[in-house]
Amino acid sequence: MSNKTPNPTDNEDRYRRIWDVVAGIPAGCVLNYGEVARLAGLPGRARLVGRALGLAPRSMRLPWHRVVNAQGQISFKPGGAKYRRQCELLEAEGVAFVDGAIDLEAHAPSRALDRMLWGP
DNA sequence: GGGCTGACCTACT
DNA sequence: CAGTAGGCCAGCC
Repeated sequence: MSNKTPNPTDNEDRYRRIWDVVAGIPAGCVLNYGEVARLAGLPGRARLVGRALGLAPRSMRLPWHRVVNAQGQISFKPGGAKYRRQCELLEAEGVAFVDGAIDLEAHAPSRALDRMLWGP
């Protein structure tokens, strides 16, 4: 039997995985949407990550600001309230913006240990 | 029912 | 280096 219409429960399960991955991003680290999707077991569904973050309730306190696009830039409209919000939160965690973009490699979670031992 | 939009990505030209 | 094309999928009109 082929379910053409996925049950809401399945969608919620996918969202839950995405939220879990995002919640697991350490402070001061940054991931892009595609990477989050891949870690959540949903390769090729970066857009779903964006929607999941948008639907995430505030009570969850997800570090949504640690998720940016593949170019290391904030995917919100430049100058917008949310844009500045995310920028503020990231800078508060020690994430540096270079020419309006973040060095994803430098702020990758895998390098968190390196930064902790050797510094930035 | 169909079509457009969107907190996207990769690859190619 | 910038622009285009194809892929992906859920919500909303």
